[in-house]
Amino acid sequence: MALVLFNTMTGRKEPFAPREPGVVRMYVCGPTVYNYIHIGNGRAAVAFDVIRRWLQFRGFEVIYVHNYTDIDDKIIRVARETGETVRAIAERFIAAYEEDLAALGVLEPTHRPRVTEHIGPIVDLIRRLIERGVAYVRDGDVYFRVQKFPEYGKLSKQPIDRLLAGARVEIDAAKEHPLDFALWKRSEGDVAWDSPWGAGRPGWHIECSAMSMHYLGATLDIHGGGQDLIFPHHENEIAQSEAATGVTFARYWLHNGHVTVDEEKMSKSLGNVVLVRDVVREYGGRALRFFYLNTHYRQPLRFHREAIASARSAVERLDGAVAALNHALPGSVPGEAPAALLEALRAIEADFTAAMDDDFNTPEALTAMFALVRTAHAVAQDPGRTRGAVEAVLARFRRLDAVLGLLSAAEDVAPADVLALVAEREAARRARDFARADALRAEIRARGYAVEDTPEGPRLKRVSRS
RNA sequence: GGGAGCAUCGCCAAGCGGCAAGGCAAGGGUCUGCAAAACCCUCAUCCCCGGUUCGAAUCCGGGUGCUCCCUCCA
Repeated sequence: MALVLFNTMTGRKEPFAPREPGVVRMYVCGPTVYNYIHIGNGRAAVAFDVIRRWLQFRGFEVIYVHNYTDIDDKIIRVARETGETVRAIAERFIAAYEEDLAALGVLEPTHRPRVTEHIGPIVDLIRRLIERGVAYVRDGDVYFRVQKFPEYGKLSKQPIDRLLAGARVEIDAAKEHPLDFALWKRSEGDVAWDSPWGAGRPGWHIECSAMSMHYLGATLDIHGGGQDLIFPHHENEIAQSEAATGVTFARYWLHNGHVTVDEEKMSKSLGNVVLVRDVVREYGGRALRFFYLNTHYRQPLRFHREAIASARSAVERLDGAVAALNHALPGSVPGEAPAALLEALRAIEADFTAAMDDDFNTPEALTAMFALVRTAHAVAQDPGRTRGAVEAVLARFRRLDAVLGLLSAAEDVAPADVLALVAEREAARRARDFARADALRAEIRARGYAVEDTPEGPRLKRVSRS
């Protein structure tokens, strides 16, 4: 079995093989940092995090670049409104972004380049495009000459003439052609850099071309982003990059589907933007991550309370299985894991692998995880369980969760006061003072923990009732 | 007007020609001082109409409904 993935460029699933054996070069368009991210941005981050993790699981070295667009019209606008500097706003929202992604269990990329720190490569790329005659200068602005790139539209499958018909393309007298787009915009003040064409700043698309090629070379293996980036952003990236280098820019284009809220696209005008941090606060980051992973990354995803609450319950079940194993470990008998168990674990991993190899089918991979949950409880409840058996199941959980990233990282040790209440309740139960025991259970619950009585003694579980 | 998708149990969701995964919720049972957790059992012929096929949720045609892109956007 080999990994196949859906390539937007060809419109079908293809076997995946990186250009250089063993090494995957991957670039995913990052946020423009002028606001807190919403759950759609979060989905993209999680989707490509899992893709990256799966490639690593499969033994590839992954060089993963995820950029920050820290200079842009939108940031400048916010700066004007708040009186802050562009730089301060960018810093603030980069920090917020990293906080949000950490809550979602997203691993750090290999490189996190910022546009403002790569003006040199951007200017170089624009210079090459001008030299080749595919870009032109107009009064301090530089535009890409779309008609000089015959393949324009190949990713979005939209012929140039169709793009014009019916579309509201901004008419700008400075441009030779309505579809020409800015590579460099004349500007002044604290948001301008020197260039051969005068002071200015990069246009909207050039940074991704310049930074991805700066870190990964002229040809990347995987380029990803939300499906709304297909046109014009990625189309323009292809045009700029390939016009400059003459070689294929990205070999596989991956795009995640959109998140809608109550049937509608999130937008500020509708007032239905849901922020990652708000969902994290109410349901926890892992619940949101599960919510994402429960749907294939290319499918549309509708956000609503019932779905996210269901995800939270599912994560608690996953936690419960690991907790049961940990709890069962001390009482297990010395010995190796039975062969039948090892075979069952292998079968579960085979199912998991087949699912992930099929265009990163995380919903099916989760099915395998829940098979592991059932196995875990069967082992944990077996009075004759061996230490080897418990450890084998735990090891498999850790191994598969390295891909999904759903289990809580730290062992959750309850605070001393809660532990004292648990001990008190046990004493009451032994004395058959059940009224007192129940009162103590309610008290523990109020502090955020549920007590479960097991043959091994009471077990605590963190609860997230809101 | 052009382009890309989607429609499967109360909710979410896999499935890509051969007896309809999984999660959440629900009902019954076991266990428990009672619970909780867990375990067992129950719970769908796949939007509609045609067609292809021995056989279709899966392919083709036609409807209907919905989403996204063509404008900054994950």
